[in-house]
Amino acid sequence: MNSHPNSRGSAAACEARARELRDAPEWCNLSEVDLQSLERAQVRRSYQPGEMLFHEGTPCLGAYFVLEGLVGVRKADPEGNTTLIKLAYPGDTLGYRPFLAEEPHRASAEVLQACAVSFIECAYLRRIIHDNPAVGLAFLSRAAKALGEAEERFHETVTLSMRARFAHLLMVFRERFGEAQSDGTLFLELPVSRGDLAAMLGVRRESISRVIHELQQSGIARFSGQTVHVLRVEQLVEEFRPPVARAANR
Amino acid sequence: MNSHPNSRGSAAACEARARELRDAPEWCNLSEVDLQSLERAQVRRSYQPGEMLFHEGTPCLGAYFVLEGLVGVRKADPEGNTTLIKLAYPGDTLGYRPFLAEEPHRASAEVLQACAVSFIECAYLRRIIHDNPAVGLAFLSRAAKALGEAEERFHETVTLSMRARFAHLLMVFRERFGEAQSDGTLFLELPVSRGDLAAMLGVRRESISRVIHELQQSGIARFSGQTVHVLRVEQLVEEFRPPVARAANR
DNA sequence: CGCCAGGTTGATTTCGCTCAAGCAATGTGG
DNA sequence: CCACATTGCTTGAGCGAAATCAACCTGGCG
Repeated sequence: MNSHPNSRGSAAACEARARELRDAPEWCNLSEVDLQSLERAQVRRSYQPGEMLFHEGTPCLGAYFVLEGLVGVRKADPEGNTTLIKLAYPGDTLGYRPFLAEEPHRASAEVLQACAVSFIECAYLRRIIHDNPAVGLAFLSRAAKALGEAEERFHETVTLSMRARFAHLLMVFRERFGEAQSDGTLFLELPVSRGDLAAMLGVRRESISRVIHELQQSGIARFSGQTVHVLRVEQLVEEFRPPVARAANR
Repeated sequence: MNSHPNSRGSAAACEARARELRDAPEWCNLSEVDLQSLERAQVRRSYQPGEMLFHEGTPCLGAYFVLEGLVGVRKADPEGNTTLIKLAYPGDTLGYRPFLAEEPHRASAEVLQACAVSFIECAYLRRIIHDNPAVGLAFLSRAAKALGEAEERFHETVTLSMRARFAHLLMVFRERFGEAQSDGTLFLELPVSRGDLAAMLGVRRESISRVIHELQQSGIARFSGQTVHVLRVEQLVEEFRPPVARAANR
């Protein structure tokens, strides 16, 4: 991808190539005729960074299928503290949770990178799921996986240090945005700002700055804007091992 | 509930009355004949406190329907830190998540109070869900709600102080184990040990001890063993408001 | 009786937060 | 084209909530 033909400034953008409904694990189970009906029923739109798909506390109007771009799902509390619950990439469906739970939205969705999004309204969703059990099962499987991850996340949050969680987050980004070099080092193009990195870990922006500073000091990685060069991958992985074990082998 | 006929020493035990599969939101959708088939297929067993239903990391063999008692779902990390992900009460189905996600168990289930449990094996589960879309939808709805709660929990954990979260937990227990008095105070019978309270909030046992001490000092509640007498309910509710707002009106 | 698990209490440390200042990049109006 | 806000980030000093370490209490039980 180093010399990707249409690489742009942001590797995130380069990763984010368009998908169709039929590519998503939830919708691919539909018959051709149902798919075509769905494609007629969808409402497709473009969004600019900063625009909102929906707001916390509002009733759920339908689901949003991300074709292209990047969306962040946030929760905010009265004092303006905000946490980033998840990132939605092309191929992800958003807003299905409140629809299925028959609850209002418990979080807001904000476009982080220019998006193309298909909206599918509740009534239509309901019909599809009713008529096609396979679609329901696909959502079930996705919800079950997401639930497992959410529980894992809680466990990590209370168990691991900020530094360990940050290292872990970088390794999660590796899967999508990483570019291994032949010398064993790793290039990463972060898809979000420092502030949002902080919101993902549930810490302050300043704390992220400091941990980045440390990682540079210790020569593990170099940060420049949104791009990261990880020099010692295995040492970064070491970071999210027990604080005590880490102390032992220093 | 004040003068419940067969109330025992523990309010938890008093709450925990037996349920049948047909009472659960997931299974109540089955036809009578399917229900009877399911009732034949289930394997019913009693468990004593300390026994395990399943272990983290092991493959999922089926689902466990809690008829009576109390089960705790835990995650542990290599250093012995443990968090309590959730409590399962009579009427709850456990182990459905890994089954649906087709993953191994991501947590262990330990019996906290003597239980009666129905086990339903994977193959049978698969058949039921395949044949009865309504059952799948019921699980879908439950998973969607649980996911919302898990995300809420993460947000609270990083946003609120330990003290606020403890106050919140007490109010959650109120719904199930609370007994309002005519003088406006509230009796609570905690279903778990201090250690497990700590594990639910992701803090140390000592921290729970201290916060309990504080709540007693300030005359908000009195603790004695597993029973709590909340003297100033509204003040306890106040606790889980913004630290700054709280400081303002002191 | 002595042991042990679970809980409390105290002293100390530490990690991450708060508050505050400074800086670089970007934009905006005169 | 320059003064100057604005936004996002970094850095520093000090603080505070919860962790850690360690001692001790309490009640149940063999």
